[in-house]
Amino acid sequence: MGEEVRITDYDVSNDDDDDRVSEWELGLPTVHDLMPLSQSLVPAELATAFSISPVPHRTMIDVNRASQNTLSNLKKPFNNGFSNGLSNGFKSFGEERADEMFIEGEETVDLTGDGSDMRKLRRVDSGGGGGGGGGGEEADSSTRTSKRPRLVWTPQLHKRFVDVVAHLGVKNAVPKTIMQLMNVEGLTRENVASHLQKYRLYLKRMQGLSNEGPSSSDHLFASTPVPQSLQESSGNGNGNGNSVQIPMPYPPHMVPMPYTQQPQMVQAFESHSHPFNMMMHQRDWSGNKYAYQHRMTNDK
DNA sequence: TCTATAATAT
DNA sequence: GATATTATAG
Repeated sequence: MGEEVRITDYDVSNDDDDDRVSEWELGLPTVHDLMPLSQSLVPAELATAFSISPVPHRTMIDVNRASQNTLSNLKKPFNNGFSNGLSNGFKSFGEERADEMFIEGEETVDLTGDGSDMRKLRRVDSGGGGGGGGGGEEADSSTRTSKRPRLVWTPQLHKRFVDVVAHLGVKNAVPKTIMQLMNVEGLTRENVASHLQKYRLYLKRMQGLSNEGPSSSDHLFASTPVPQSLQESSGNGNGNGNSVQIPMPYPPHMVPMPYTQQPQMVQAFESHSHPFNMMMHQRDWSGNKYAYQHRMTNDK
């Protein structure tokens, strides 16, 4: 109760990049195309400290090209072009709206009021890691378990997901395909499957209510409006182009979390050294505006 | 792949 | 302790 924080700062809900997407679809260089896509996600000092080589500026044109690249990879029957296919230099860089998403690196809103963000520091890896769920686990075997940290579905990431599902059509949207089209490094099929399951439940529930807005418990999902194509049949099969298609493979990018200057981050890099660990839950940003996971226990 | 449920986080 | 979120078993 000490912190009934209800963060509504991040608004990924409206003003989407839908228009943005169509721009790079059309291939027409726009102002955006020529703008650097991302601000430095890592402060120069930090980057230096951790020997993170700065990522060269990308423009929408770069993204576009990379996207096509990826597309051709996708079309190859089974080249396994995924783990390797992405290696065209686009390992990780901010998404196109990074400027908007991750403004205020110093945001760090003091939710607690007493300024103790430290209150949430816990174990960082220690084998068991954030990993967790599921049935029988050995609980430790701390030697090499290096279990992948629990994925946090950020609104940005979720939007990717929703877009992909929408463009595939619910019928064709299966974990594997979604995962591929989302084109997010480190994202596993299981991650997607789990999220898809929940998303389907959400859609179903929404259909039932059919009028009401999303329940307050549907935080993430509510933040990303359900596309028309999903509202009803939306069986836009592969051959039937009876619906507007947005070119699918997303520009390869991650949806990075705002950088944090907390020591945990260091460990995250070292322990896992996985490009995706940026959004693996090391419980760092629960203190800032992206602590979207706060539930509002209103509707009891 | 999908669903149920365990584990974990807030 | 309740509820939400994610992972994993079946």
